[in-house]
Amino acid sequence: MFFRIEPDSGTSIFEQIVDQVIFRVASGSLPAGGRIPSVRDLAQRITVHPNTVAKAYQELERKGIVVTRRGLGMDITAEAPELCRRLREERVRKRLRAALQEAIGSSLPPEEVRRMVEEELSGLNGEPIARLPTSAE
Amino acid sequence: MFFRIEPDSGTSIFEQIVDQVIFRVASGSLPAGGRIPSVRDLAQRITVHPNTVAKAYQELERKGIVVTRRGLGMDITAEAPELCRRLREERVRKRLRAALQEAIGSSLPPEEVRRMVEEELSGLNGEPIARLPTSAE
Amino acid sequence: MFFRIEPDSGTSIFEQIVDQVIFRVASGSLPAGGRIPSVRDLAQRITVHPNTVAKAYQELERKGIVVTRRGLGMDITAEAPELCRRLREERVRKRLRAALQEAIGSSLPPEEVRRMVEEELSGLNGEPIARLPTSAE
Amino acid sequence: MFFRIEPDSGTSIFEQIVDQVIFRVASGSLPAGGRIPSVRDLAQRITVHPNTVAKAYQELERKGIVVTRRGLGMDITAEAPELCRRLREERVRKRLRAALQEAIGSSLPPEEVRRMVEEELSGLNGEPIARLPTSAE
DNA sequence: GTGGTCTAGACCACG
DNA sequence: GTGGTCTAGACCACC
Repeated sequence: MFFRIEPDSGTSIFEQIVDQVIFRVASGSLPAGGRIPSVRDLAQRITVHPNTVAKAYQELERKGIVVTRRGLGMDITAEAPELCRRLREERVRKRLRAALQEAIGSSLPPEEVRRMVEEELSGLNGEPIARLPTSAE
Repeated sequence: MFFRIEPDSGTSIFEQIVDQVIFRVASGSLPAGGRIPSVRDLAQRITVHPNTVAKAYQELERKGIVVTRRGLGMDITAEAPELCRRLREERVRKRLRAALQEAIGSSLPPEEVRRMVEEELSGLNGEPIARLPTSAE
Repeated sequence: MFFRIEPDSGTSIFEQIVDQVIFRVASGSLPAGGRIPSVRDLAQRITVHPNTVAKAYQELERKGIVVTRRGLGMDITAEAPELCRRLREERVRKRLRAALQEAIGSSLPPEEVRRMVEEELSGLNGEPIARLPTSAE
Repeated sequence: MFFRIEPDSGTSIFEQIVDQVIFRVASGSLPAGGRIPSVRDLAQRITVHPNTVAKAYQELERKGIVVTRRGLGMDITAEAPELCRRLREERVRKRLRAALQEAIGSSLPPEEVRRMVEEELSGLNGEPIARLPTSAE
């Protein structure tokens, strides 16, 4: 339902958290000015250690996506939406390019590559990403 | 036979070596019965630690792609070509799927994802592919 | 009496309040025997949580700068002016020393450090101070 | 002798490590292309937990001052010296400015402030900063 | 309640 | 040997 962490997905847990927040801000599901869930709250919901969430949140702050309100929590900055749309585009494009580059480099015939892309694309249902729980919930 | 090793590409060096051997066997550029370069030789050519090459070779042997001819070197097995074509398909498909899954999961509109795929594919192919004009253009 | 609170200045809000009261008492702008604003009043004026103001006031009381007149408010003690002049000197000197120590410890040439001090002092004073021309100019 | 950590200096341990590396690179005491001490090595020398050193090193990598050579260690980048000189200047100036601003804002007479600066400056011996131990030692 | 830091110790992949 | 990640639990300052 909310926030999907896959422990063995190659990307580390804290990075998955970072990505999902970025994607949600980019999509508008987390609006600028809003507050993200507290470290302890999110940690409990996705059953990871609070330190891991904290590390992700620090990375988000470093990127300028959230700011710490001392004693209160962390808020999404005004610049975050545009920033996150840009980051999302970069990240997705970079990984797509790497995968396609590998596919081409593998000497698979290009038509074959394209066929695989089509298969995968049609197989994937564009199910909307889950909402990040808000502290109000 | 030459290898392109990119130290900062996310995939480890030893895995890049494994992949490239698999891809070359699959494409026929390394024929069954042939001998692959010695650990030291390859290590020197791609300026990598011999241990790293050795680890890759172990992995290849474990997969049944090469066999050790004691005192002589390592030969590509008779079953390797078919095996490698299968492995190549698996590997490429798995990474493509992961990248596309992420792209879809990021809430980027599917047309946008498809557009990015087309852009990257055409850029990589060298052969331009007609892409759909978007409303933004 | 008005306060300048800068939420992201490294020093905590409650400490900024403490400092400003000390500085004002030291300068005579808050005279002995006078009454400081109520917790709620000040909190509202500087848009800060009342708890934060209360904590600052506790600290001021602990230091003997103010005393609680139950039901009335808090008054500046007779000893406060002298006490605050001393505290002000300590505090300012301590922070100056720390900053200068770091500057020296950074291996910046001492002349460079002095030059930076002059630049900053003149910029802050408003009254330009003749600075040494450097070879770079 | 090497690397001085002061646990109660207001700045966190990991940040002290970051600063000292920056200062040393800026001063040339740690040359570009060189390798910094391993996480475990430095941790042992300054008797802090390896995680703390690791956190500092990650920050340095993020800033582009060092790069990780997988399995080998971390090297100082070619751009680091210039970068660190800039960072050092920024950091020192920022802290000097803050201290001076506070001094001025405290209503101390400007001559008094200047006198304090002179006292502190003359009192501080510009003892050269310690060397960072290299892995060769 | 909030986040930030530190210690501790484990496990992993990599070279 | 190297760094990277994670869990665990403690302590702190702040609001």
